Amino acid sequence: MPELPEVETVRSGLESLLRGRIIDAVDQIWLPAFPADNDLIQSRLSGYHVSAVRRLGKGLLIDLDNDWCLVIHLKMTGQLVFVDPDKELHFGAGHPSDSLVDNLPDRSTRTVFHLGTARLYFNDQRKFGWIKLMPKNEAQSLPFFSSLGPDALTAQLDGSSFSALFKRKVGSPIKAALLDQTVIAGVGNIYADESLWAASIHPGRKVRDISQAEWNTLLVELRKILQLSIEQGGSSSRNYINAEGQRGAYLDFAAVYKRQGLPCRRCTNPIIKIRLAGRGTHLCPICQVEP
DNA sequence: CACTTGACCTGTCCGC
DNA sequence: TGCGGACAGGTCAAGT
Repeated sequence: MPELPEVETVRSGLESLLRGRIIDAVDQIWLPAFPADNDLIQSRLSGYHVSAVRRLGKGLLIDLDNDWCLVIHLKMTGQLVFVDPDKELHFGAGHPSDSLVDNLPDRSTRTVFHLGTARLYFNDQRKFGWIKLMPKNEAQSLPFFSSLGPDALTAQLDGSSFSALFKRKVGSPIKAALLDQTVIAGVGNIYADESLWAASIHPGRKVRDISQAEWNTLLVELRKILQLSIEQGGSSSRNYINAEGQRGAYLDFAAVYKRQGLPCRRCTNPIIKIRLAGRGTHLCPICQVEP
C-alpha cells in the first residue's frame, strides 16, 4: 500500500475535498470492509459534517462534527477516491484523471459514501483494507495505533533518538526494523529500500552493527526522501492513486525500487533485487556493502 | 521476548 | 493461447 507519503497525499486531498461537507449515506458494497451495524452507521454518519482528516502512521482518520470518526487503513491496494460530478465539468475531455475515476464504482469498490451528488469511493482490490466507525477518543487506543512508534516525519526526532528507537531490534536486519511500525511509523518497502541506498547501508546489515554516523545519515536521507515523495504526490507502482484519482510521480526519482538491472545513480553498476525480511529488496551491491 | 514465516486476497506477469 | 507459479505498496498470528 500506500506508505507515509501516499497516505499523507490522500489525507491532504481528502481534507480539502471533504472538510465541511455533509455525509448523507453509506452504501456497503462488500460488508467485511466496514463491519458494523448498518443502522448505527447511518445514524452516526448521516447529516454530520467532516471536520478534519488526520493521518497516524499509515492510517487515516476522518473526523465528524460529532463524537465519531472513521478509521481507515488502505493496506496494499486500498484507494479513497472522491468524485464530484459538478466539478468534473470543469475538466476537459482527456484530463489525466478521467480514465481512472470515470468508471466508479467498479469491481474493487467496497464502500461508497454519499455527499450530495458527490461520492467517496473506498476501493480495494485485495480486500486487506478496512474502515471502522469509532468514537474519536477510542480510535487511538486501537492496538494498531497505540503501538505505533513515532512518525518518521515528526520534528522531535534527531540522530540519537532515532538510533535509540532500534535498541529493541539489535538482531534484526536494518530493513526489517525499518518496516516495523512499532519502531518507527510510516516507512514501507519502497522508502526502506530508497533510504538505505541513499545512506549506503546494505539492508541485511544487523541493527547492532550500524554506526551512529550511519543512523544520522539514514534519518536525514529518509526524511528527504519522504518529503520529496510527498511533493511528487507519492509513488504509483501499480494501484496507488490520490483522492482525485491521480497517480504519483515519485518513482521517476527512485534510485533502486523497481530499478533492478538499471545503472546505480551513484556508481553505474547494475541495481539488483534480492529477497529479505520476506520482501522484494532493491540495492546497489557496490555502494551498499554486504555485512 | 526477539525474530521469522506464512496467511489474508485478487490480479498480473513471466516462463513453459 | 493456456496454465502454473511467483509476486505485489501491509499487517497479524503463529511458529522457532
